[in-house]
Amino acid sequence: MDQHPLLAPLNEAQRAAVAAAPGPVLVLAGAGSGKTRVLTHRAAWLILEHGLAPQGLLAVTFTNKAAAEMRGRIETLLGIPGSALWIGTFHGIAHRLLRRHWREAGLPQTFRIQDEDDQQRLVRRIIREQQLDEQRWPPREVTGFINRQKDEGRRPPQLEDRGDPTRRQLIRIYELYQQRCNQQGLVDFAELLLRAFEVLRDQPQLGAHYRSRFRHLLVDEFQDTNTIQYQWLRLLATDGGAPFVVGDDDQSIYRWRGARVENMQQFRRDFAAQVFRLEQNYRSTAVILGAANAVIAKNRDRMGKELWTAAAGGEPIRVYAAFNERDEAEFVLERIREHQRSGEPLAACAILYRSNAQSRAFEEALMAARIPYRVYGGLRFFERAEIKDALAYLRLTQAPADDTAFERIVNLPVRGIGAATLEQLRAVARQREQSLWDAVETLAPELPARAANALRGFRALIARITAGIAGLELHEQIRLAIEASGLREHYAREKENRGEARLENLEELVSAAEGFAPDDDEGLPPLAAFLAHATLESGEAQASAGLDSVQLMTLHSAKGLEFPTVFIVGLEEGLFPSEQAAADADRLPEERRLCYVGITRAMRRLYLTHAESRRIYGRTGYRDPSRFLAELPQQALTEVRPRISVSRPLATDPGRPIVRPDTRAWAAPAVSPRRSHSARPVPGEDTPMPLGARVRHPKFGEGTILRFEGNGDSRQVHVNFERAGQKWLMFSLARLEQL
DNA sequence: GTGCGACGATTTTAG
DNA sequence: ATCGTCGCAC
Repeated sequence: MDQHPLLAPLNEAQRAAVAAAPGPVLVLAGAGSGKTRVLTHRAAWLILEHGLAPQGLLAVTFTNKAAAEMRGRIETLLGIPGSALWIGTFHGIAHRLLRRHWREAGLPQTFRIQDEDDQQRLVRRIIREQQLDEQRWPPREVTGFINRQKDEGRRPPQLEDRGDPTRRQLIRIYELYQQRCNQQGLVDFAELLLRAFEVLRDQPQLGAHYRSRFRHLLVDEFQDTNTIQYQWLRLLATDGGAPFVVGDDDQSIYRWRGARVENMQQFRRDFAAQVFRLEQNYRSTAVILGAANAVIAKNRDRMGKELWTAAAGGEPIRVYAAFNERDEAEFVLERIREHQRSGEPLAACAILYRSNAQSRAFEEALMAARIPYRVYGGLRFFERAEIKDALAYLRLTQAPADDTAFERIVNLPVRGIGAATLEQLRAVARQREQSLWDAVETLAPELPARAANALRGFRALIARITAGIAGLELHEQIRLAIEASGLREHYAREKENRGEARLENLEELVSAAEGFAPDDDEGLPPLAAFLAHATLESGEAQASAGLDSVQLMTLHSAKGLEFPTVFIVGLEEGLFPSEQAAADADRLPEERRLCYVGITRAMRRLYLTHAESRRIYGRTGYRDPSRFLAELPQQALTEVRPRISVSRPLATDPGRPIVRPDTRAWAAPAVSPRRSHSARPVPGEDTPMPLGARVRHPKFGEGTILRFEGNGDSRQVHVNFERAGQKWLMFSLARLEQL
């Protein structure tokens, strides 16, 4: 039978979904069932078979990574550049709409996006101005309240205090916060979505325009949509639009972030959608899938789905009861060594844990064994303090009224503008309803000459930078700001290790600007586009992606990934499920889904470990094995017993560290191995000294080389010094002498 | 303006 | 245990 080439590589269920008649479709896509493939083939199918113009398609994802992957795969399928396609994250697309229709949205043309950090700073400032107690009104929680309201589509006037004074105060702060954002032209992440929704809803001609333009909407990870995202889709998809949404209710793990898994059922009802199920799994062995199915079967109210695979069998799932967290790490380390010996790449192994704090024991063990590893999470590039400092200078040149940027750098590097002066400045600004920038001129005549000069000097500096960057290329603008602001010098003075890394990151910022090519800048000037990009795509957390290394991450960040060998560690009551979830029947299902997500990451081998005792917050606790272990099909499990050679402390001596004598020296100081963004390893390039080589440093003394990263002038070396502990150094500057 | 010690919190996190 | 924030002393 002649098959359409787009359908040929698909299985029956995938084919049915891809070739479904245009109209509302809900695809229930199990883990590893080829959902991205269905999404991309659907896009190509609509364009090639139904004559849909590429501009008539809107594809939405949650992460930039997913958007980029989808774009790439559709380009490949269609053989055309994907630039005509609207593919992006919810936030990216909302941003694009608001840039186009800033006037209708009631925004200044120069509006800027504010990240969560800046949002919290602003909220904190408002709390202080209102003379409220920060203990009673923690900025984090207040910000959380504001964002939750926005995620639900609620503006202050629609909110009722219900006679609750706490709520009344929160609503009041929300109101003040929004006023300030409006004054300053700031849009936070939740605001992007809400405004984009409102502009489509309240401007009928705009809504009609986009409804008729985007006849087809594709949505990935639909189970993660929040209320406003769903409302937004509904707004676009009524009047005969054809939303094609893909999701998995069993992988819904972000309720605490506003995700509404109910949106899946809601969608089915609202749109009378056709439902397709993708249940054939191409990733894992039958044993692993059996375990995953058994665990998730304990949840009620599922849409219903059971994964299966054409392949039979598979290795048993191995369970290890560790004595404590060090023993657990040793066990994992030994298994990784075995796999390494059998020629498997390290990157085939992932260690998944419930909370970030658990990574430590594994990092220490891996470091001691000199096995490269990579920890996901942590600060991302554009979130680093020095990067935000440099960008704040540039933001002020674009918008002097940006109080958050002003506060951030007015005295960085220090230029004699003290807390008292700033306090007066804030008071004047508030009183006159001015920006801090404008308040400088108001206040200066009343200040002592020194403070007045310092403040005027700051304004003059910003003015100089503003004039200086005019007409320059983007990366030159940034370089100039870093120099003229004094930031470079400031960081150069900082204690060598930190300062060096920061200088490098600033250098990397210039490089990032050099390579920056906005694809949907909506006519924004390059600098404005770059600033938006920096906020919207905060970049990779970790360098060293190219190096073969063991992967460490939380179960949450593992979603969407797969690994031949997976270790799920810390399977203990109170840890996984977490304390809070274990105590609350309403929160258990999500925790169980998280377990399901973890299990389904494994392709061939799955190890589950728990520890009888574990140090947490400095105290040793004893925990029962996780209930999830009991929910697994017992015939699929093999209990791994510790070998005799594993040194176990006596029961009477539970505190003794389990460290082999020959590795003891390595286990000592726990310096975080997280590295600067700019360290880009080039695989295959030789290292200037062998790993493990003994070296001497003029200041730190003798040590051993643990690893290298990067090359050329930016090559960094990680050395474990006997006296000074572990340090990352610039190889070209470190003057290491090999012994 | 800097540095140090006390204090408190500590699940998960994309844009 | 550890990390970030805050207040106070130099």
